[in-house]
Amino acid sequence: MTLQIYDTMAREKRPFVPTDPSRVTMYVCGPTVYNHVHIGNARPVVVFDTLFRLLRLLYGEAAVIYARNITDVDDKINAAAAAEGVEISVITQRFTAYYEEQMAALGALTPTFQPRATAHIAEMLLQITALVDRGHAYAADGHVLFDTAAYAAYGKLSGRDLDDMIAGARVEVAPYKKNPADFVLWKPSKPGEPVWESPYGPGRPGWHIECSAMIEAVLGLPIDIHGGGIDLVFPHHENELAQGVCAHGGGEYARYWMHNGFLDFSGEKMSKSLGNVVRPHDLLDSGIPGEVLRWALLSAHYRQPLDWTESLLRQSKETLDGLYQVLRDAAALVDGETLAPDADAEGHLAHFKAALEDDLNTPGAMRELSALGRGLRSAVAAGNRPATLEWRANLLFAGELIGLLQTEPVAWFEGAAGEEMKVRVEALLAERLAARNSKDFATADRIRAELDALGVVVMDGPTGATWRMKD
RNA sequence: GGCCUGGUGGCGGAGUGGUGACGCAGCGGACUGCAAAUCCGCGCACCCGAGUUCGAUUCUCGGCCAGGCCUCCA
Repeated sequence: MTLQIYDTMAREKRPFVPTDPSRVTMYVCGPTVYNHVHIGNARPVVVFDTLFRLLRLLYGEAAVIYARNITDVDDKINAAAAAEGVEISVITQRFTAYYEEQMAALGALTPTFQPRATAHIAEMLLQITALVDRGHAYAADGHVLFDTAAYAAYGKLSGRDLDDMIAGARVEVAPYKKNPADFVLWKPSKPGEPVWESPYGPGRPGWHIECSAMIEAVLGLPIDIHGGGIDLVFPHHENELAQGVCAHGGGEYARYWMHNGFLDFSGEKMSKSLGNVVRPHDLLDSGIPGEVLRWALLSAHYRQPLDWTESLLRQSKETLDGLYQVLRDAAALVDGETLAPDADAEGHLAHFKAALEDDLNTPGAMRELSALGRGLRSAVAAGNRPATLEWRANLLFAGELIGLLQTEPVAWFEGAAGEEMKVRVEALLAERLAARNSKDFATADRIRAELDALGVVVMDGPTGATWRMKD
């Protein structure tokens, strides 16, 4: 099985063939850092992180170059900075740090590059100049605009017709635009806003040019995969594509376009006006493990909409608990011994990889994760150490590939308890063990009730009691 | 108005032209001093109508419903 990717441009699944297998490149649009991101922003991060992991397996870790940008110049950033009376860098650095911390908590690997827009203004201006020189852009009234009429293929990615767009235009058309669809490459800064010198007058870049310039600066054209949310298809990616192609008089920009579907909230789009904004920041702070969020985000195919609910989180937690339960029992049996996974073996691990290679079918991959869990459970139940080692190695390998199951099982179940709590629990368990040994079940049950009140569930086993924190 | 998705069991969610993935929850049983964990068993989903077919949840057409994009947006 070779990797198949659904390409938004082709509107079908295509076999993935990189330009150069020794240098596979991927770019994903990252956040604008003016506040905490919401959970919807986390979906592309987790989805493309999973793809990143898969590509590294297929082509080798050193061969995959992944860039995810930080947009650190923007109206909303200016507004946030003005509101606090600070430089924009205070805002952007603060929320970039939060972003990196939260995405790491979701199990996302650090991308190869995380370019910031403000560090690439020079490249943006070079690209703008190239566009002007080639007749694809024009300066007007302090602005530089992309001339959509001078690019025949405009609209191809999003399947739009320029005439239709003009006819259905709902925005007020700025007087300096030749065509309503023309978009800003460079614009004058308002007083107090960050400003850069340019051949077209002092100002700042438009949004779309940031990404095309950073892609060229950091990865080089053409890139293999360009990813982002479905909402970015138009106008953002359509415009990026137009710039990237026209700045060079043709050629390829991105070979595969991938777009993840939206998160719904009870059937509604998340927005501030609806007051239904959910943020990883809050979810993580409330004690929900990042892995639970990641499982939830990967529980539907990435192109499908996903309804984000309490129930989804609960089910994700329960499912992970089950897997960690087997891993905990397995660890007790093999006592620290480990085995290398047999990555090329036939069977569930192969099916797991095949599911991911089929356009990142994560629900299908989770099915195989369950099968691996069942296999491990049988081996543990049979007390078969060699089989337990093998099943566990494969389950952990699959888990790593999808960014899950990397926590120590004991920590998974007891992690929510502090040190003081652990000491107290162990003391109570010792007391309870003594009571049980002397058949004083009344005392044993009283201690169980006491532990229950502390949020601890006790599980008696053949080798002694284990425990876990209730949710 | 234009363009585009999707409608699967109590819930989440894959997939397939021909014996109901997988997970969660639930029910019955086993085990257990009691529990938990685990094991065994239990579900007769595929929006509606027409068509194609020996056979459709899966293909085609129509309808209904939901959602997205067309404006900043993951």
